[in-house]
Formats: sequence, C-alpha cells, structure tokens
Amino acid sequence: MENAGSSRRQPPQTETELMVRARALCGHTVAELAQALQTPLPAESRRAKGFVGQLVEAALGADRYAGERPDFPQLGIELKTIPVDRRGRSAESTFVCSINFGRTETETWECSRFRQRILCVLWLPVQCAKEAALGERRFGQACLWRPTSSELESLRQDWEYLIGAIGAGQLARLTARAGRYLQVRPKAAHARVTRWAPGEDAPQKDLPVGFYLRAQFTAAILGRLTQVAGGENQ
DNA sequence: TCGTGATCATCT
DNA sequence: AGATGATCACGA
Repeated sequence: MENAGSSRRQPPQTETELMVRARALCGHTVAELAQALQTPLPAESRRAKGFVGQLVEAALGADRYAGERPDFPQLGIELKTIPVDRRGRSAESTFVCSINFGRTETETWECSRFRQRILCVLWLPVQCAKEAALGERRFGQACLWRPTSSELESLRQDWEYLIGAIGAGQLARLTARAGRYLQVRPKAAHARVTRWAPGEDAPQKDLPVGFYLRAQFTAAILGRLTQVAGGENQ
C-alpha cells in the first residue's frame, strides 16, 4: 500500500489519475487500507456503516466538503463503494440521494439531484462485504460508469413516476416495491424522524426518504462494465 | 436538523 | 436467499 502515513490524499487532477488510484486498491483489504491511513478499525461492524466508504474517500482524495456536489467536483465524478458477494454480484441497494419534499412538484428530470448524481459514478466493489469481518473485506476492481441513454431513460421513467407520486401527496402509499430500477426507501436516523411532505389535502409529517438503485440494477451495470472474463474471484 | 457515507436486521 | 424497512456515524 502506497502513501502510508498520510491521512488523506490530495485531489486527483485527472480522471486517469483517479482511476489509477482506485485500481491500486484492488486485492487489498479494508484493514490494510485503514492501517495505511492510520485509521483505527471500528470494533463493531454494526456501528461501522459508511466507514469503508469514507476510508476510500480519504484514500482517493475525494473532497470531504463536497456536500451535494460530486465527490470529485473538478472531475464531476461520484464515488460509491458497493458491497458484493464472492461472485462479485451486488447484494444491497445503493443510496443515491435524499428527496427534498419541498421540490417534488417543481424539480425536473434534467436538473434533478438524482440525475446529477448518477451521470458519472466510480464504483469500487467490496468483496464478501456481508460475509467477512470488516477488516477482512477486500476491494475489487474499480470501474467508471456513465449511464447509457437507455439506462438513463429507464431511470427517468421510474424517477418521474416516484417523484410525481410524492408530489401528489401519495408518499404514504409508496413502498419500496414501487419502481422497476429505482425505489424510494427510508433515510433517517430512526423511524420516529419526520419531515413535512405533500399530503393529499394539506402537508403532513412523513419519514424522510431517499432514492436507491435496486441491487439487480447495479448488478447489471457492474456486469456490463466488467470485461475481464472469468475474473479471478476469491 | 439535514445530507453525506451506507449496512443491519427482519420479514417474506 | 433476497428484498424491505430500520438504523448507525459524522459534519455543517
């Protein structure tokens, strides 16, 4: 592991530089990366949600203050670690962005927060994420995803349906089963958190929600991007 | 409090 | 097993 002793890298200047860094992680474990960055591993994996993602952000030089901008603002690239099983298949949905209830009636697909966040995504698979202990989880090969026009069209249809339903005050009737590739799911500290949302008659309190890409969708795009036939799985 | 990073725990 | 609904940590 290079760069041991530095807690955070400088931002990459080019897409190529970013990809070189990301691919250098392939085959290494979370414990190795944490040691290189002098970061202690959380004791309980239950309390480590997001840890690997933030560790990788530091390793690749993502902008920690990017906020709603892409993780690499200059490059317009979003970074996402994605848990995969031993066959490299994603098993979890992927959070994309939270939904602002105040904008559901005016936001358009073209300028939506969702669309902006999926235009260019650097996926970094984390193998055996659910089976192995946190430190033993191993990085796979990073790949860069720019949605095809047909992928964008599929997502647009789901997005418009879901955002439309919410804007029409139907959030309470939506479940995670709605949407073919996208779904709306809770995104909150706990189930007692509420926010004002459009209601059928008047605004009402609802659980905060976000857009998630279904695991089957991300599995399909990772499959499309993985060209190495019969890749060396572990 | 809200938005970022997600995974956990349970139900089907 | 896979998906859904719930939850954990942190920074501004």
